[in-house]
Amino acid sequence: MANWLSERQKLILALVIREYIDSVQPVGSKRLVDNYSLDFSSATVRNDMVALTELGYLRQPHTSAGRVPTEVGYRYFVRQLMGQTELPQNTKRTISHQFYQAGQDVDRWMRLAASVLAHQSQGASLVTAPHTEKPRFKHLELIATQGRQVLMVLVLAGGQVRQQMLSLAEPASQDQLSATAAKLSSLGQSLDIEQISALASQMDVLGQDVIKLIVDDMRQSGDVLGGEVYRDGLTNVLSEPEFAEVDVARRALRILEERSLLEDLLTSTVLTTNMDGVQVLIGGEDTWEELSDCSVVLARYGAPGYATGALGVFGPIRMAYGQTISTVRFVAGLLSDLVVDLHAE
Amino acid sequence: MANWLSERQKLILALVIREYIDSVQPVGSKRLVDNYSLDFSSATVRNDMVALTELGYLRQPHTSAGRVPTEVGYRYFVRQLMGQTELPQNTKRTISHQFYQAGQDVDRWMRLAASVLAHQSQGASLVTAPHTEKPRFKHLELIATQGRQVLMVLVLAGGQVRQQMLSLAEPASQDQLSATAAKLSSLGQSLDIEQISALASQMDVLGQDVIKLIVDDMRQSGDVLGGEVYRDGLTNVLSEPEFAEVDVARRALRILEERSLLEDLLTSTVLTTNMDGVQVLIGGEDTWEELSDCSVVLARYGAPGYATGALGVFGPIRMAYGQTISTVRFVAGLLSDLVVDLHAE
DNA sequence: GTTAGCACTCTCAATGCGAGAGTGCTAAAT
DNA sequence: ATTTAGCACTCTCGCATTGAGAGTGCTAAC
Repeated sequence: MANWLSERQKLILALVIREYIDSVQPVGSKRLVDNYSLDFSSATVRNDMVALTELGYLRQPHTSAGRVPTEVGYRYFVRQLMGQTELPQNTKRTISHQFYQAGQDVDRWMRLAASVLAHQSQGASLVTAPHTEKPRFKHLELIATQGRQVLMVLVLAGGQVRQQMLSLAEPASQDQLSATAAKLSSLGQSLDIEQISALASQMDVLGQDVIKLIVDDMRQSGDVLGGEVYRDGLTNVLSEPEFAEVDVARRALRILEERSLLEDLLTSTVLTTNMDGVQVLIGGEDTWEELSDCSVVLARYGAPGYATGALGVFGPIRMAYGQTISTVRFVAGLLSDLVVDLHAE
Repeated sequence: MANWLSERQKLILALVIREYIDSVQPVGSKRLVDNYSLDFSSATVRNDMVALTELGYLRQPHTSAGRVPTEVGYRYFVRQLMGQTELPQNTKRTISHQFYQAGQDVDRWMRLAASVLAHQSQGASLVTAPHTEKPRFKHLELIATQGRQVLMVLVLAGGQVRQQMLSLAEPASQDQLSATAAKLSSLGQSLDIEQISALASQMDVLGQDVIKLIVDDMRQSGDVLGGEVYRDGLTNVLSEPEFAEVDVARRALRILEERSLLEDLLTSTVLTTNMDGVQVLIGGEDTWEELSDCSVVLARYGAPGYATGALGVFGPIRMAYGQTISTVRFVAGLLSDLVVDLHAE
C-alpha cells in the first residue's frame, strides 16, 4: 500500500527533489507550479504533498516551510523514478582520451580516475588499486643491500609488485640470494598461497624465511585496501552548503581519511554488488550511521577471478545522482578494460 | 630602531601570544596582569601595548578590543623570544618505540611519521618518502606478462623500487628479457643517469628502449615528490576555530591536496633549509599568499648525498610552535637514522 | 477530483538597547 | 621620568521585539 503513488505524485516527488537539489531550499507548492509551469494548481500540489509527507517521502523542516525530500524519498527516486542516464557522447570521448594518454601506467590511471570522478560529480572520490582476488605467485627477486638487509621484490600474476625488507640472521652473498630467488621463481610459477606455503619443505633456511614473507605479502595483496587508496576532490565536499557547519564537515572528512571506516564500507559493499552494477548508498541506509547526511555511489571494476577494485563518489545526500551514477559506471567500465588488457592481451 | 624592545615589552609580547594561543580571543591588558599575576599594572601594560602595536607586532581587531599578535609578532616571537624546547623524555621514548616496532618497512615509517606529527601538533602533517638525490642504478628485472606487455622493475641504490609497464614493438620471450636485464644489471652497477644513458650504444633495440625508461624513472625519483606523499590529520585543522568559516577551510585543504602547491613549497624550502634545521614559515612570509592565515613547520631528513626527504606540519598561525617544532625536529632525526641504517649498515 | 480563497504559523532579517570589556588619556604618585 | 589610578569613551555582542514574506491546511465552491 505504501507503494501506491499516483503518476502525478511521482512527478511531484521527482520535481521536488530536482528543485531541492538546485536550490538547496525547502520547496513550496507555489514555486513548483511556477517554475515548471504545471497544468494543475498549487492547491492540488499541496494535497499530494500531504500524501507524500504521510508516506515518508517528504518532510517539512517546520510548519509552513516548504518540503524537503527524506532519505526514503531519495531512495525511491533513485531506484524507481530516475531513468538510466548516460553521459553525453563528447564527455565520454574526452574522458576516454585522457585515459588513453595515460598509457599503461596503473598509478596514473588510478589518479586520473579519482580526478575525473571528483570533477564530474563535484564530490569527493575514492579509487582503490586493483587487487588480485586469489593472488598467484609469478616472480621473485632478492637483492642484497648493505649488511644483512635484503630487499625482496615480489611480482604477482597480473603485474602487481610488492616489496619488503628482510633481515637475515646470517649474511648471505648476492649469488646465494639469486639462486634462492631463481629456484623459487621457477618452482612457484602461478601457485596460490597454500601451494607456495607447501614449498617450504623443499627449501633451506633462507628459502623458508623468504616463503614466510611471500605468504604475508600475498595475503595483504588480497585485501581490498591492500594497495593504495586514491582520493581526490576532498575540497569539493566542503563547498556544499550542507557541510558549512564545521562539525558536519569534520565528520565527513574523517570518513574519507580513516582507513578503517573505508575498509568496512568497501568490503561490505564490494561483496554485495554484482560487477557492472552501481551501488547507491543513500544516507547510510540504517547501517552506517556515520554516513547519516551523506551518500555514496560505489562500483566495482576489474575482471572477476583475476583482479578487481572499487571506486566511488562521496557527497551530500542532495546529490546529482544521475550524473554521478553514469560517471561512476563509465569510469568503472574504463578501468575494467584496463585490467582486462593488462591480464590477457 | 624597530628592533629595540625593552625586556618588559618582550615579556608582554610573549605573554600576549601565549594567552592568545590558549584562548583564541583578543587579549586585554587587565586579563594579562590578572592571569599571570604580573607585578606592574594594567596601565603599564597598555602603554607597552601601544608601542608594540606601533611597531607592528600587535594589532587590534577594533578600537577597544584586546590585542592580537600579527604575523610579524609571531615571527619575532618564534625567532627571538622562544627558547629551544625539547619534547619530554617519555614522549620521546614512546615515539621511538613505535618506530622501532615498525621494523625496516619504509612505508610504515612514513605512515607512522605522519601520524605522530599530526597527533603531537594537532595539525595536518605531510611526509615525503626519501628520494635519492643522485639516483644510482642497482638492479633491473624484466618480466613478461601476456602479449607484448613487459613489467619493468627497477631497483635503485638505497632500495627504492620503481615499476613501470613497457609495450614492446616486437614480442620477446622471457629468456631474451632476462638476458637483457642481466646484462644491464651487471653493466649498470651503481651508475648515475648520464652513465646509464651512455650504455645505450652497447645494447640492442630492446635494451635501448629499456634504458630510455630507466632514465625516465631515475629522473622522476630525483624529484622531491617523486615518491608518495603521506598525509595525516587533515581533520585536525578543521577543528581549529580559525577554519570555522568554510571558505578559509577550503583554501587550507586545497593547499594540502594539490600537488603543485606542495611541490612549490617543498622544493623551495627544502633547498634553503640546511639539514638539521627546522624551518618555520609563518603566514606565507610575503611569498606564499595562499598561506596567509596558516603556518608551516618544515624540516628535511635523511643522509645528504644519499637520500633525503621532507616532513612538515601545517596549521593555523596560532600554533603551539614550541611543541610542534620540537616534534618535527625529533621525528626528522628518527627518519634520518632510518635512512642511514638502510644505506650503510 | 480540483481549485480559489483565506486565516494562520513560522522563519528570517532588521532594529534597538544595555551590559561588558577594553582602550586612551590625564593627572597624580613614586 | 616612569608608573599608576581613575575615568570617559568606544565598540562588540547577546537579547528581545517587530514586520514582512512564504507556505501551509482547511473549507467551500466549481
